[in-house]
Order: sequence, then C-alpha cells, then structure tokens
Amino acid sequence: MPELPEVETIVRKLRTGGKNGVPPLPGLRITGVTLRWSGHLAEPSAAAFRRNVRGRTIQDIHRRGKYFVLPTDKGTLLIHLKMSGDLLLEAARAPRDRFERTVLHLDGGWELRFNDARKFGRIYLLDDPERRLDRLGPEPLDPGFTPQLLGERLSARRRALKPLLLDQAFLAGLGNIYADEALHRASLHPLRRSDGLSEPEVHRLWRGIREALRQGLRHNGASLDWVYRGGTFQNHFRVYQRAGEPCSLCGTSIVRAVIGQRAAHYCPSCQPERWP
DNA sequence: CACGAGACCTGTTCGC
DNA sequence: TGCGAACAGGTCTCGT
Repeated sequence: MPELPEVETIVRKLRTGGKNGVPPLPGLRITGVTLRWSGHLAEPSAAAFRRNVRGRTIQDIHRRGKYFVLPTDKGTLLIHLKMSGDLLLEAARAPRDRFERTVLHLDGGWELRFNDARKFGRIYLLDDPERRLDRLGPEPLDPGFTPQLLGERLSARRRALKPLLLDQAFLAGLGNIYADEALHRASLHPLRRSDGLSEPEVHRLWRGIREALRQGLRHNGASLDWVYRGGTFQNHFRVYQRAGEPCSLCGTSIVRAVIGQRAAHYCPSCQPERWP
C-alpha cells in the first residue's frame, strides 16, 4: 500500500494529532508493547526490543523514503509498512483491527497500532538509524533533487526506467503506483534505458516524478481495495490499474505489461518505446 | 553491474 | 456455490 505520499500523509496526521482529542505522537512515552507477530521485529530481537523500548519517549516523527523515523530519548524507531501495513494512534479502548500485530502502549491511554495483514512490515530500534537510511537514494521532493542530479544518476546506470525508479537506492519513495504515474506524466516508456534519455526527457521525468507525488500528497495518498483508507488519489490515476481504459490524453487503450516482475501500466501512444 | 527467480505472508477477486 | 489460480501498495537474497 504505502509509498511516499501515503507514508507522509500518515506522518503528518501523527505529528499533529487528530480528531476526538487524539494527541500529537511526539511527547508520548511508551509504557509497554504487545507483540502478536514477533516477525515484525527486524532488529533487535523481540526480547531486547521489549526491554529497550519501554520507558522511551517519542520525540518526533518524520519520514525518509518509505520509512517512518521516530527518534526517542534513547534510540530511534524505524517502521516500514511494506505492502499491507498501516499505522494508527488510537485510544486503548477503541476496537482493534483484525490485523493488528504490534502495539506500542503509550501514556494517557493511547496506543500506536501497527496493522499488517501480510506480515511484511518491519520495525527497528537502532542507536544509529543512519546505518540503514544511508542506503536510500535522494528524496524526490527535496530542493536538492534537481533535474541535473537526476540526469547524473540516470546516466550512471544502464537500466530500464521502471525498475530503476522502484530501486530505493536510486530514488527513495516511489513504488509501483507512483512510478507508473510519473512515467506517464513524463511521456516515457517504462522500458526506456536510463542512460539513453535526452536532456528534455530527463527534465520531463523529473517533473513527472514530482507532479505524481505532489498530486498524491494533495489527495492524501491512494486507497485501494480494503487495505488503506483515507486517500483519494486512486480517483486521479492516469494509468495505474487502468488497463483497457482510454488514456486521458489521447484515448488510446492503456496497456498492462509485466516488467521486472511487477505490473506496469502505460499508454503505448503517449509513451512510445522509441521515437520514430 | 544487470536481471530473473524465489522467498516472505495473507487476503480478495476472478474464472470456470 | 465451490475451488483453485491470479493478483496485490515492497524489499531481500541468491544465482547467472
């Protein structure tokens, strides 16, 4: 489910607090933890995590790539939702989700709940979170992410655009939805080689990436199926999961293909594999 | 370095 | 209605 815009939407909500008196997450102290699926804990082990997380006060929450970053007064929590995770701050007495796996109990009767149907999500409690976050590529919405930087990184590689955009070490935050949507906005075929783009094409890709992400953010992310709720970007998809439907720009049927073992959606007319 | 296959998991939806 | 197959927002590791 969650790519950059979905994670960022959740971060903003947790940082400011919500309706019904839900407080901001920063400032709350962790009083205990419930682990219904210990596989959630990547590092350290469940026993050490249990021991070390109790009594920590969450000082902040922000995002790096698709990771939630929660510095505490001793150690930093990293949370990755992977495919089917969701993170909610709720009253302890609120009914719990069927797929609630991990709960951080907080002062004041609040709980940070990690729901995760597929159990792919992971939690880290690290003294040095950079050790992991350093592996990520640049943040596409940061001012430092310029068309020039993108161009340099593209030409340093020799891969198809689609799998490269999904590589978090190349660029942090895009997933299958936003990669497809970015390529359509850039009018670039997903199989175009990264080192074969003209300067205008690099610029289009840069703009396409940022437009897709910004639009996603504006709509609080995308909500598909039963997994994540709250976002409406799914109503603005131009290609993702729209195979057979007409392209909003030219009317040609959107195509679905498998590229790098993932579904890819594109308009064969607006995104030609090569120019004549 | 690039790429594909398989693994990790469970749930929903589709096709017969 | 039932049942198996296909498919799903993401990484990670291993072999070629």
